[in-house]
Amino acid sequence: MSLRNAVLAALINREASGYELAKQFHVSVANFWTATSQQLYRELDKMETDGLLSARVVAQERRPDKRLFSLTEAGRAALTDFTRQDPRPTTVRDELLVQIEALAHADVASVRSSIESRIASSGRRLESYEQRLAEILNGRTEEEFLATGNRIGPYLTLQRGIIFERENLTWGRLALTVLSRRFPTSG
Amino acid sequence: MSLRNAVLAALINREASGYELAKQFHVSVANFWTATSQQLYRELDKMETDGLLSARVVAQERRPDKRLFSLTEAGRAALTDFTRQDPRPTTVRDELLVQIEALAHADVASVRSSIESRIASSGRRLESYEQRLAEILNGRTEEEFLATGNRIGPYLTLQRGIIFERENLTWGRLALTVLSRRFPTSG
DNA sequence: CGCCGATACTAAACTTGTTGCATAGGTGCT
DNA sequence: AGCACCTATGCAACAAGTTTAGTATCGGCG
Repeated sequence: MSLRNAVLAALINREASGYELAKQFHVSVANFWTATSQQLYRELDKMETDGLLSARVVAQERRPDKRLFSLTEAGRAALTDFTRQDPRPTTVRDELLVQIEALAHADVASVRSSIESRIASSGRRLESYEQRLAEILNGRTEEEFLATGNRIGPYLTLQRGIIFERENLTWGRLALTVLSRRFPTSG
Repeated sequence: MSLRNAVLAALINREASGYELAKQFHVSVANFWTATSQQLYRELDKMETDGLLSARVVAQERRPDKRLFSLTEAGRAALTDFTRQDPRPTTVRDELLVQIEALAHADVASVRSSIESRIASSGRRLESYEQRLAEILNGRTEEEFLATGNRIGPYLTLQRGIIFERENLTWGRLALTVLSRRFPTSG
């Protein structure tokens, strides 16, 4: 039932196909929720059945048809309802941190290169979030935007994502420094 | 299979009962993995069957017996093996951020109080992480510890948790400021 | 000309994770 | 005396999420 709310939130500003949502749930939305395309298609069908979404089929040239989903009144009401509930505590799952916790029994070279990959992917994420932030600000300063802008919600969640990825970079560099000091590469 | 690795990592330094692990998976380990007690008991049984853990029953006075689990050689080997694998990307699930993303259709008063709860719980977490950090440092400066200490892994994962909760506090206060500005409380 | 990758979706099997209930004595508060 | 909460585990049912496969068309690359 939680994915459902994330989908409702993702459809506030524009209609989208399952395919588009799947991509989004791997980039921007990934900041606070993730889902595979299979989960999404299944959930979208159920949500349509439950009257939270309406779908329209759009025929395309040289492409399969797509179904664009948008919120119904019931969908918007369900969303408001959800914002009244107590949110569950954040859950984080990070296999890299499990590997680090297990450092005493780890293959250090392998862990080191996993940290490097993490730094790289956080860098890419950070770039894409910052680009999306620039789109939301749309030329205004943060000051101007906060006084008058109308996408405050997405602005705040993006800020959280940006902070998170920046701290991933800082932490990753710290971890590499510590490792190179305590487990020097031979040579 | 992922919970399994988190359990192995949690048992590196000491044996523990299912009950103790369950508590730990709600405090320190919660930093990078979470699990309910039911999940743990089921997984511990399977891991014992698979030879990764050995259990010994300890009779107690005025308490039910408990089973203390510890790593076997096969368990340690499985852990090392896991550190050689590519860690999956971090997944974050945060209902509060979903509610914020939906701000345009939200019950703002309710969301505001959810942010306040989040600030409170992040504060509590931060305190308990900092206490655990002090235990690990055990009187040494970070400099001394990093040069000679032997629980580098837990130190690094704790650092990540501390940073995360600090940023939760910073972000929460930002969010409250923005909300009070754009949705002033009547009166 | 054959292969890869993107678009767009569907289906089914499988693994994980959550919730509710049950057992059973102990401690601590009012 | 009664209630809530802690220790310590287990089972069953259900909800949620993952994996693996498949359909079909197009554009670009070498």
